[in-house]
Amino acid sequence: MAAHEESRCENCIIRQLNSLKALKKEELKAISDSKETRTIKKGEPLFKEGEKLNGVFCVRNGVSKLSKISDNGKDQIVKIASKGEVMGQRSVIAEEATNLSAVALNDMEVCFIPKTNITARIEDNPAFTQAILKYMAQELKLADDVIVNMAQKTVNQRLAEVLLYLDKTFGQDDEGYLALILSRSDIADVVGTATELCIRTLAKFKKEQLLETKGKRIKLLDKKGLTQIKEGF
Amino acid sequence: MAAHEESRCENCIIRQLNSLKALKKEELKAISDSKETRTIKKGEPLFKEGEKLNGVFCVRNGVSKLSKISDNGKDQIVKIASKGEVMGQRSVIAEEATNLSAVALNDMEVCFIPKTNITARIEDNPAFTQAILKYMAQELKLADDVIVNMAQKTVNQRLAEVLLYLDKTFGQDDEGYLALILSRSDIADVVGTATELCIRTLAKFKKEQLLETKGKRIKLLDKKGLTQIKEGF
DNA sequence: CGCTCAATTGAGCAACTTCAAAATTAGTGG
DNA sequence: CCACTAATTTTGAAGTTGCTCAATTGAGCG
Repeated sequence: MAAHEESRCENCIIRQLNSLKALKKEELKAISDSKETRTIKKGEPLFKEGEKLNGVFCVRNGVSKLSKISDNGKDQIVKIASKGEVMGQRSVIAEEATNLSAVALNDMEVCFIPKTNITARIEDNPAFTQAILKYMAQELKLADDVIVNMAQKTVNQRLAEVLLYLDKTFGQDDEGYLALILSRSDIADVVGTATELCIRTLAKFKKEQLLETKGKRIKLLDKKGLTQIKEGF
Repeated sequence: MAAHEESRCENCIIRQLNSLKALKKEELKAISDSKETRTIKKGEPLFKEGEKLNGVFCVRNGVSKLSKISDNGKDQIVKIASKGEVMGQRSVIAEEATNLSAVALNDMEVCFIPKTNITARIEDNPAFTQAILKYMAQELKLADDVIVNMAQKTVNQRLAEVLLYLDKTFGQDDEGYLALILSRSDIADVVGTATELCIRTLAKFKKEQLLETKGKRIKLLDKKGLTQIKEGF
């Protein structure tokens, strides 16, 4: 294989997006030699809650949901990971089984990096450790925000927020519909409500001219209106 | 002052409880020289959401709530910090204003450590950085759990969970009542509900012989019963 | 002892869940 | 490309759960 091809971490653009960019060339080379590229089809799991991960997953293409099942048996999507994000680092760092399940929302391409490659770098490359630390500090803040939203906001508000998030994070297709297409039940699992209520609320938004639908695809028409709803009328 | 007294970080037992234990003697000495001990009375704030913190607070005594106001204007308690916990490190690490407010739940004694003492140690002491990293990884997992609970569990379940948490974390007084006494409205702010519903649910638990109250104090009578409720009947 | 704030109770309304059934849509094999 | 099955989406309707406002009671404190 040619040394400049993308399958080598040193040349992978994805790396620029996450903490791996703090690594030196030699370190990346080591990772590149031990990593493994995997293809995951839509709907297939990358890992399941409670599993011990012996490495992390770096998303090269596609989108994955990270979810957890509550005592009540319902799934809650905690995060949506896409290109450039690393999944599983929390559990590798904490040295414990993962608390989340990851399932592909569309066809994915990911790099699996064995954990020794991560832990060794944490031991000997302070810049890398600091990069992860900052990243986790950000995540922790976001998590606090989600907690407050879940506890205090209505389904109306949370759905508006999720739609705006999907729009901002994944953009639109050429027809103006949200580029990331989720099933109603996945949307409901992000919002933290029953599928039926999610559907009914979408229908209400549609009637209020805030959005338009075509099959499972959604087009936002009035982002200001949605922002107002998100913030509470 | 005598060198062995507790006001010197090197001799402070609290330190054993948190990431500061990864620091070397000289480093602790530097912190000790720049730190400042503060007394905060019940109900007084340590800092407010949106403030820039120029240091972290190490709790020596007493308990503090960490909360955030939602767009709807209601307060949500995200965490309760007590002896040995460090507050504000997330925002110091992320180099941004704090996302939470801290208010003393009873009289407190805290050490304020200027942030340069933390950031410099993160720069030059990998063991310290790694200790914080692991701590944050744990916090992140707990945050995920809270998100799922808030999104999927009923007030019944969440209240049962909070009561068991208070019991496990702060223990009981000599009469068997929860040692940490919170106002009904604080409990409601942890559970994420209206004070009235919190009160009514407590009354229901009382009727079911799960607990007993005396003024604002609460005694758990049937922890197994509460555990069942927490996990959903 | 009176004042103030927290706790409690009542009642009505709004939000959310659940179960069940009907209407679509997507996927599969011929 | 069509037909058929499986899966999702949508709608209805009833029943809970949770929220809010207003009024009452109670406890702590100067």
